[in-house]
This record gives sequence, structure tokens and C-alpha cells, in this order.
Amino acid sequence: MYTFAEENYIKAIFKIAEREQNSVGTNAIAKVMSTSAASVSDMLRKLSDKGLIHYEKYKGVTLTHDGSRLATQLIRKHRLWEVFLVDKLKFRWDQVHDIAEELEHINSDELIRRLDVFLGSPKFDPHGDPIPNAQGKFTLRNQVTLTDLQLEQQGVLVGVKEHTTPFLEYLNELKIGLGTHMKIIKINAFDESITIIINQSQKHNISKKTAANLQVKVVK
Amino acid sequence: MYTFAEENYIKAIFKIAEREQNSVGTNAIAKVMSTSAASVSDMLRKLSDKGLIHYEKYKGVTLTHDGSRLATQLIRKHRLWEVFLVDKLKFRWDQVHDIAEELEHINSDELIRRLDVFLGSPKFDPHGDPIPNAQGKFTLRNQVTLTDLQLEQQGVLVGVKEHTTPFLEYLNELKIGLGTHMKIIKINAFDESITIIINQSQKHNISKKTAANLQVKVVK
DNA sequence: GTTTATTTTTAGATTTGTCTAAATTATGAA
DNA sequence: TTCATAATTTAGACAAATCTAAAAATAAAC
Ligand SMILES: [Mn+2]
Ligand SMILES: [Mn+2]
Ligand SMILES: [Mn+2]
Ligand SMILES: [Mn+2]
Repeated sequence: MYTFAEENYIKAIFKIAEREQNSVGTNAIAKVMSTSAASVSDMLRKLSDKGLIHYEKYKGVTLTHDGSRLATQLIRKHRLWEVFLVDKLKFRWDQVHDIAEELEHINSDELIRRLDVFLGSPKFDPHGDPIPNAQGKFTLRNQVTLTDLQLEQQGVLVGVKEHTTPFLEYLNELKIGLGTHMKIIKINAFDESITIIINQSQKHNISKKTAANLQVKVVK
Repeated sequence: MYTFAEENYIKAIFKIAEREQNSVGTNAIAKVMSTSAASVSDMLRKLSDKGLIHYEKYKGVTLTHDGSRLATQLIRKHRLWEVFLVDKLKFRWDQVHDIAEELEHINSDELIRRLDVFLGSPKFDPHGDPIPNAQGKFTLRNQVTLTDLQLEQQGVLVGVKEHTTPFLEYLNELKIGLGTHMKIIKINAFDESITIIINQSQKHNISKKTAANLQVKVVK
């Protein structure tokens, strides 16, 4: 139906639109796709012709209903495959993104329906990201980033914003994973780094940048 | 590393070379790939440049060592995925070929290594075809086609030559699958059709063409 | 051993996705 | 408001994979 390239652009547009609120610009897409603005312009015309985006020259783009559905289905497939790789094939959470990036393009509704059943219809992937259901609806969850917590407050890690291998390997070294309990015991005014206690035992000092990529559920 | 198109050509050449003994011609490849002889000529030059085939104009091709290894690895991936789809996701054997045709191109040695372990290192796929090991070696097996059996001889189905959905669905209707016991009780001289008894109960008359696509292990 | 017929290759085009360089439009600072 | 800068699109080109039509090489028939 759609080429890999088209699908990857649609996913990129969806993800940019998720954080920025307004319409998505050519340069922003070029950056995410690691390509030139000229190539993006070419592709936007094509995606518009196929009815996946609303596009007016120089005005940026938004996804159409069809584009939005395609994006959520790709995200659903990507995250279900990640669950498969970690739960069934015993990959670590830092190894699965690139493989899922290929698997997400396999074209079979029946395959995804059965994979979902096989995995027990998981609601979150190995990085804590919600898996949209077959209708594209995401499960919402109360969460804040670790930087939002006050001194002495506690939280349980439920997600990570950054998915790159170096970041996840760093968390592995620190023995931080989904479900890890964290308590803020010091906030350094100088560089905004924070000191935390992991699972009531290990003490670590982490940068603001790291903390900003950790999503936690507050516990009392 | 290689494009999907290149991989599919290499697989096609391997499969043709498997039955015909001599070097593989342009038209034979074009037929298998459902494309024009001109397109095949273009691609052969490319595959030769990449060191995957031995190619001399007008003389047909053979796979190089690298080409042969690529082919067996693709077949290994294809058949392991078919086992996954049938054993784990409960697809029927007639539903899995096309999906595996896509999955075989996913690029990760670690993925296949782990998939193999997860599936218990199966030696045969859902159609009874041998799965080459990581070194490309196939498990051999004593087998003949059903047309080779004499009157009153018995066999157990261990493989099918044809993998198309219509053929496999026809076998489903007849309740014939891998492991099915068959005894020849009549050979019709006129059209060479044969009458068999399935699992000591059901009686069926099947055409010579059907019989020629059933591979059995002889039992005494 | 010529002459057909078949097989295979080349020529010239097309589509997809990409590029660099240049032109155009929009924006924001003075 | 005008001018400089940034964002975006267009122009022209290229590699990959395909096509049809035509030419060339090989094989088969007589
Ligand atoms: Mn992708
Ligand atoms: Mn993920
Ligand atoms: Mn294939
Ligand atoms: Mn098979």
C-alpha cells in the first residue's frame, strides 16, 4: 500500500506533532528523517496527493484522518514487536528499537492481531510507551518527569523519553529500569543535577538532562 | 547490505539451481520473478558486480560462495519465521508463506539466532522443508513422492512441494497434513490417479499431479 | 550448413527517493 | 517599513528497479 519511506515520514510527522502543537515544518521533518529539506518538500507533495497530509506550500503540514490512522498503526506495530523481542526473545530494552523499526513495516493485519493476542494484549512497550489499540487509542497514565519531583518525593519509573542505545545502556549500568523506585534526596542548585536513592539502596547523582528523560509515577 | 530485490533474485537463482543442475538462464529467472528478461539482464550485471553470481553474457549464471551463503540464510530466515507463525501465532500452514516472504528480509543476525532458540531449533518448517543451520547445511531425509509408491505400500506425509494457498487449502479439506498416514489401495491406469486411505479411515481419490507434490517417508 | 526460432542483451523511458544549488517566500530586527 | 536572515520550494541530476521495443547471439530445424 505505502512505501517504507512514506510510512517513515508519516510516523515522523506524527511524532513531531505530538510534542509541538502547531503544524509541522519542513525543516523539523528533515532533521528527524536525517535528510535534506528539499527531499522533504518532494515527499510532502506526494503524501498530500495520497491524502495522508493537509499541505499548503510554506505553511507546514498536519496529518489527515487517514494519515493519523496510518501513524498510530505503525506505532502499534513497532511497540508490539518491541514487546515480542524483549518478552519472548529476551533482548534487552536497549537492543530492540532498530529491529522494530524494520518489523513495523511488515504488512499484515492478521499478523498484528495474532501477535497482540500472543503477547497478552500489552498496554505498554519495553520503554514504557503506551501501545495504541487497534482503533488507535492510547492508554493514558499519570506521570511526570523526574525533574518535577521535590526534595524527598518518591516515584516509580514508568517510562523513558529517549530511546537511544547509549542512554538505555547508561540506565542499565545504574540498574535503573521500568519499575525502579526512586527518591530525591538532594537537588544541586549549581548544575541542577539531583541525587537519588534507587530501590531503597543505591545512591546516584544524575544530570538534569538524564532526569528530564525519566518519566515516573509519584508515590506517597 | 543488499536490497530486497537483490535478495529475491538470489533466492530465485538458488531455487532454480536446486532442481535444474546446469547454470541458470535469464528466462527461467524472469519466469520465477514474474518480470521481463530485460529486467533480469539488468539485475544480473548488478549481482555480478557485487560478487554474488558468476556471470558471463549469454551463458547463464551460478551463485558464488557469497551468493550461496546469502541464499541459504534467506531460506533459513524464511522457514524459521514460518515455524513461528504456525507454532506460536497459530496460523494455518496455508497462510504463512507470503508473510514470511516479507519477514525474511529483516536484517539482524542476533534476531535469527534468538528466534531459532525460542522455537527450539526446528529442523523442518510447516511444509516439511528442511531449515538450513547457521552454516547453511540442510538436514537430509529419506523421502519419495507419493507417485513412487506401489499398490498397498504405505507412507507418512513429511513434506509438500507446492506451497500455494489453493493447494494447501485443498489438502486441508482432505484432512491431509504433515504426519498423515497414507496407504495406496488403487492405481488407476487410465489417468494415473490413485486411491488412498488416510489415517486408516478416510478414502480419497487424488490426481497424479496432487500425488507428485506429496513427499512421504515409506513405512512397512 | 544455412536459415529460422528462441534466448538474451541493449537502448531508451519511467517511477521513486534522494541529492546540491539556486530561487522564492516568510519572518524578524533595525 | 525595509532589509537581512531563515525557511521552504524548485530545478536539475542521479541511482535503483522496472518497462517496451529493438538488436544481437545462440540454439534448433531443415
Ligand atoms: Mn520505519
Ligand atoms: Mn519503544
Ligand atoms: Mn522475498
Ligand atoms: Mn515453507
